[in-house]
Amino acid sequence: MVSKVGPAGTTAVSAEMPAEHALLGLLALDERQPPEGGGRREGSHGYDLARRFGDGQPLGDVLRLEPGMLYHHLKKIERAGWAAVEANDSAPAGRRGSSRPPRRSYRLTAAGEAELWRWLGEPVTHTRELRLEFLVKLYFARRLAPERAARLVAEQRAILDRLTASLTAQRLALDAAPAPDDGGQAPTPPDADDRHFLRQVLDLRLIQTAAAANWLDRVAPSPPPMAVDSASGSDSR
Amino acid sequence: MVSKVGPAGTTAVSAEMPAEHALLGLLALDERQPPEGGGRREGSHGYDLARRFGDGQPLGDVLRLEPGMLYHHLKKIERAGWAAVEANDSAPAGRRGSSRPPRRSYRLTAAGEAELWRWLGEPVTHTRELRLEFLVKLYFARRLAPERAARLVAEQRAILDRLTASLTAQRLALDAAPAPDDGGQAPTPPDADDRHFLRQVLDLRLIQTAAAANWLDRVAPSPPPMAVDSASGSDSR
DNA sequence: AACTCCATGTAATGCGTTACATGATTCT
DNA sequence: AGAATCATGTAACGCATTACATGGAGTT
Repeated sequence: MVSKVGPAGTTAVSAEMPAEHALLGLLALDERQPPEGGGRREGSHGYDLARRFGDGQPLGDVLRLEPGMLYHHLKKIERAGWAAVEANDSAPAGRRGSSRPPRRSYRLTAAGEAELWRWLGEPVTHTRELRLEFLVKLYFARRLAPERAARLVAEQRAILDRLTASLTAQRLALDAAPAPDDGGQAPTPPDADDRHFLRQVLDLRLIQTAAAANWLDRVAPSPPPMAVDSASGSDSR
Repeated sequence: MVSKVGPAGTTAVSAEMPAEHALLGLLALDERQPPEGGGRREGSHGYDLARRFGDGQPLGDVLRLEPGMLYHHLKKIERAGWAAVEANDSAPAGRRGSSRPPRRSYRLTAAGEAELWRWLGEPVTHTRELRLEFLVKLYFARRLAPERAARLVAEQRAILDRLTASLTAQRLALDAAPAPDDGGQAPTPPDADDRHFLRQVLDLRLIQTAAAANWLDRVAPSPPPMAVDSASGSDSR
């Protein structure tokens, strides 16, 4: 089952799958951090990864992931060649005759790292994806490569601008042309009620997009406040 | 999330299913409108309903519905007792030896009407549902009972206010208490980076909620502009 | 004695998407 | 001649949700 074609499965890269990529991100973070005791790296097995999607955790606030789905995604990542089991610790920390299943610790492959960076570099195309997928990208971009985070924000900003322009054009066209002459045939010219509704739809999209752009502008420059406890720090520009 | 029971499939009222309710709404609209030729009511069979979710149509702009899913939903609605097949026209408009399947024209049952009104009266609880589910509710409320639409908007507005209050409280708590004494144990007190991220998450939610509230205030009072062609009409407030 | 933690999953069910089947009539 | 319209669906597939299974170790 390499090429996911099938009569119905056109699973191309269209679906972006934020959960899988969040897992890739966690694996990348784990490889950055030596366990500071000098010994081997802990974590990066399912149960430990699951904790980071828990209740008080920052990622868990944005993306909920139940254990069942998490293990499912890990298997998918493995099948895709993006990660591999590095150590099959049959005896977690000294217990040997255990009935508990062995830990499966994952490590990113080269392909997995490439995929992660590709994903981190791409802004999202729909406004509704900001609240989940973009926030997750931002989370990992900041921690793995802050200079990339700035670019991601800028590109996302550009996409929102393009969206705003398109919505504004539609909005103007609606007001300008109730039935403007119409050389051929409009595919059912909308009546007054319908135009009223379409105006409201466009207005909602416009205002939500503008709000997101506004937020992005405030997100853009400031890195975390320098590890000093002063909470003021609104710096240059 | 009303009653989710059962080991896996319980289908309670938890998922709100906007597509099904949009279909109920269309059936209700069809019953309002006598076919104006004096004869029998047309429409209200699958193929005709599907057209209203098409490309230039106002509903289609908000909620996309492919024929496959549409027929599936109609079956579900029938099983739920919300609609029944009223006429099984084997010969659509005079053609008799047809190989084409007979039209199945649906009509709302009493239970279906009750369900529709219940749904139309309930605002949505999550901001992400505004763009799809709430807009659909608004569409039908305006056309079926404008006085109800005003109440729906008001209640939705109240929910957004409550949400804003909750988010603001969380936001303040974040800034106030990095680790404020902590009598028991905080479940992993967040570090500076995590707090920075959580601030951004809350800020996005706040600004999106505020934008939605703003939009709702503009949506609220004005009915469609009186059937006069003057396009100025920015009235009170 | 009862509960939670660890650590992996599976089973059952439903939802959503896309493609395809049928076959006469009507438009281009 | 070729395409679209009408009018119903089914088939195949993948994603998401929820509950449950296992069984020893430590905690209350």
